[in-house]
Amino acid sequence: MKPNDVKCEFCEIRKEGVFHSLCSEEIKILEENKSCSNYKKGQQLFHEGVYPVGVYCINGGRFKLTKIGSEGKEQIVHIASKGDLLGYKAMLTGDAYSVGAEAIEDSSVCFISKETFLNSVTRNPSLQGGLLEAVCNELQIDRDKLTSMAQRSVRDRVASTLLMLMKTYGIDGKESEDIEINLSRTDLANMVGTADETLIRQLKEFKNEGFIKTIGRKIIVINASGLIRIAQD
Amino acid sequence: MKPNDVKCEFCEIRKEGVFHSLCSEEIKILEENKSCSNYKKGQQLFHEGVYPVGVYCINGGRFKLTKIGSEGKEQIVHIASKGDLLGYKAMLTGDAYSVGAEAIEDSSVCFISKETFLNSVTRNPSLQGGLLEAVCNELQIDRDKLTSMAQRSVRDRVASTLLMLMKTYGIDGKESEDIEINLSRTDLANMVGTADETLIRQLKEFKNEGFIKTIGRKIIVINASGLIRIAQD
DNA sequence: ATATAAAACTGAGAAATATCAGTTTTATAT
DNA sequence: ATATAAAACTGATATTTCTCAGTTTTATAT
Repeated sequence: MKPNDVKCEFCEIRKEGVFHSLCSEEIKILEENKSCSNYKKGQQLFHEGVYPVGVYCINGGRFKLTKIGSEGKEQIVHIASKGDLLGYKAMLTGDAYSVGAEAIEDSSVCFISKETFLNSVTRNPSLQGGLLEAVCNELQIDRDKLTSMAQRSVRDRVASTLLMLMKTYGIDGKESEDIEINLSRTDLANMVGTADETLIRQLKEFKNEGFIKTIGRKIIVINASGLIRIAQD
Repeated sequence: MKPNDVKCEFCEIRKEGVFHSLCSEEIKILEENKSCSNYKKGQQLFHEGVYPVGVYCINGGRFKLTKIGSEGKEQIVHIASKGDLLGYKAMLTGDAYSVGAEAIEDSSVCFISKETFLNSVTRNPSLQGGLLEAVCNELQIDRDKLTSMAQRSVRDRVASTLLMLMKTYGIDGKESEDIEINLSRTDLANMVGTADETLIRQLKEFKNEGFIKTIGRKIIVINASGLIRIAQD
């Protein structure tokens, strides 16, 4: 993936995200202070526990947001993709990152320094409002996840996770059912909150039931409504 | 609990919460538009799925925030107490409440209408900023909970939950170790994410280990450091 | 193209947790 | 103060999920 040379002004991704409301002056300031870089699959964008120095706008690719739980086991709390802004929450609270971010495919991001970003937020209540709304939405989603984690079986959670990933992996281009989910079994297990072996057995079951097929590690959902039926009782 | 007649201007609780930054003019507007009421233990403040008409500031007492999961089972995602502002997230996103709120003891709250509140937020970026920071913090906490729910045993989660409740129940007055947690076993189980019977057995174990004692349904933590050791690996 | 390492997968058994069917205790209303 | 309902608790058993010890397949580097 080549570095993104698109100016913020013309950035299509920006127009759908949290910076959409900024006026051209403000965009110019971002543009002059941003810097783009590429991250190879497996590269860490930032580490849990470290203090933020800026925010990251995903231009292309995907990142997993992880927490290290007990026994050092990784929990994936979110998959971030094109258009998402990362690392701003820790900056706003003044805390260290409560999650780490690692590229799960070759990716490209714009970096905006702490100073530039915080000034921009201070000057633009509409930006602050957009962030507030975004975080409120995230919280709703996370409380759903918490409830599901607390109450539902591995089978149900695998179904939900696959459906959620379908959305994430369907964002650019085709939105059809046969979207390939390209994640390691360990990553999937760390999203679902189960052991690798248990996850694998559940995938096999879904394969036998005709909901998914696999090509190598890639998973293709061929019957989303079947999974939906499982995920929503 | 008698209705709270304290004016917002002199409200001690306000000074520590999200409205602390408002100027006296703005406080006056709140004061003129708020209304206080009492809620008996068991009364619902608002219901999941309903559209918000305003926000609630807890003056005294405690509320459980619940989600209805699969099979109608209740999941408690948070215990809100004195000084907490409830119901604003759904209002900011324009969604229906994603949680319900029910008094778990006799409580007193101030109601601020949607219009008053949203106008106040629009006029006061500092208030918006305070809300943003608060939600960011909540999100961090919820991701911790998610990780714990996904990875830790019931034993560990019961320990964390008791420690968390110690803080919640220690807020006013004494901050010592012998804080009484007065929650039904079902509520506790619905926080931990386990069956009532499993929770009860775990409490018994902690009792045998000398970490807690019980008087009726009330739980008194007598050795917090023991619980801390369990909760943090 | 092949060696080597890593990831995916399988099976068997162990451990944790849920469920069910009670009994005892506590709270509530009269 | 007592009846009644609700909550707390107990024991036995079923079910789910994890762990361990492998084998097979796939990806990676030479």
